[in-house]
Amino acid sequence: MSRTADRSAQGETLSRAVWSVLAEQGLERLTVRAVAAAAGCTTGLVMHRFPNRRALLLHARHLLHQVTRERVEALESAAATPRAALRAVLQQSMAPDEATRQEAVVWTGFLAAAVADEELITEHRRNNRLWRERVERLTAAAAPDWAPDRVATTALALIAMTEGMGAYAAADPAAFPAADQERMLDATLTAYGLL
Amino acid sequence: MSRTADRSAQGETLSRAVWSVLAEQGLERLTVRAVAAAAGCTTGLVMHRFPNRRALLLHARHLLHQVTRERVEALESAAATPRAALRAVLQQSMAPDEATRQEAVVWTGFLAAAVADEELITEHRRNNRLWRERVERLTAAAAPDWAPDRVATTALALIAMTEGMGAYAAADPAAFPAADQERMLDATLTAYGLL
DNA sequence: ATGTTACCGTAACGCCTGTTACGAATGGAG
DNA sequence: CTCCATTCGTAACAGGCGTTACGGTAACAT
Repeated sequence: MSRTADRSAQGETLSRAVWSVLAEQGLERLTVRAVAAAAGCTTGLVMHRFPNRRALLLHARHLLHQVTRERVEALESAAATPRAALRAVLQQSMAPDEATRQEAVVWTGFLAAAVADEELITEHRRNNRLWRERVERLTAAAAPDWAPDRVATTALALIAMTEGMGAYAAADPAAFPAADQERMLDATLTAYGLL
Repeated sequence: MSRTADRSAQGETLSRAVWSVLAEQGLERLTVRAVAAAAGCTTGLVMHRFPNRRALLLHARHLLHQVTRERVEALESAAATPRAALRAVLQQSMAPDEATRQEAVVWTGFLAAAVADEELITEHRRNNRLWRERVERLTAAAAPDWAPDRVATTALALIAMTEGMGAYAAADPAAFPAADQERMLDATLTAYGLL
């Protein structure tokens, strides 16, 4: 195993430790020492991999984007029809299970941290723009005869709904079980004539 | 002016300072000193009004709930029809202007802080439950012939959508202007047959 | 006018933070 | 085996944090 592969793997381990701390202890306890403890190393290793705390957070944020994008692309290419692709992609962007729920928690953590961080907010906006364009593309494929305006408005409604559903379920999974989320998604897709 | 009124007014001033810092500097810089500076006083006053930092945050969170509820009730009672009430209430829960956008930022800040705070998450869930019941009641009034299940599912879709729209607009107001938000809300209400 | 009480600013405390410097260990090269 | 470069743990630093103790000041009662 090469050294560069080692470095990259350690970077991923540390980024996942960032997610873990962010999901379990929140933004206020997201310290370099807490990340090191979650990764099973010391602060020395962390500060040798990343020049400072912000760089660590930015890398974790970037990797989260990459991981979710790869999962979405796999779901999209595995779907039988355009409408099935739209539904599958939207469903995983809510919080249908514990893993996606934790992702939603981490997501809101990064969002809250981005308020005062120019680079984090830039990354967030870029990510959101790509996500919006993806759902617009999927919506257009699912309803080929719609006008662009209708596609854009509907796609915005869909991503807003799944985003909000993820936030609700992240904070109170018992009150918003997966079955309710799925029923709500199907009801909305039906109302829009996309199911 | 009585002393108790003074104390209460100072508590409100400090809570609004908490919101201000949370909206402008983010959760990481939400310190007692920053709140005191935003309120135009010293840390001594803050610590004489509240036993500790958490109590200050809890009071600010509680007051935010109260303020938004009063605004919603005013909108609800001022509406001409049940459907107009539903629409007005949903619209203000997105981010149609700068004031509501800042509220959305503060909201996500409190949500992120609640991850590791039992009392904050309890308050958040209680608030969400009341909000959900309110929109269910408004939806039932707007569609009197619907079955309870259909009302519940639709209301969930509506609150999820406005919540998500608020989050998107809070982080990137330029990409999600008020006109787009309003058009999307109307499109969704139309799709559900509620407009 | 004087004593008393409540109020709040000042300054300090200990703790925890991000960051840095240094030394030990490890592992390949000659 | 020896040397050297790289890697990473240890320990310390300054700064900022929440919290506390103390002193001054203003308002009210007598």
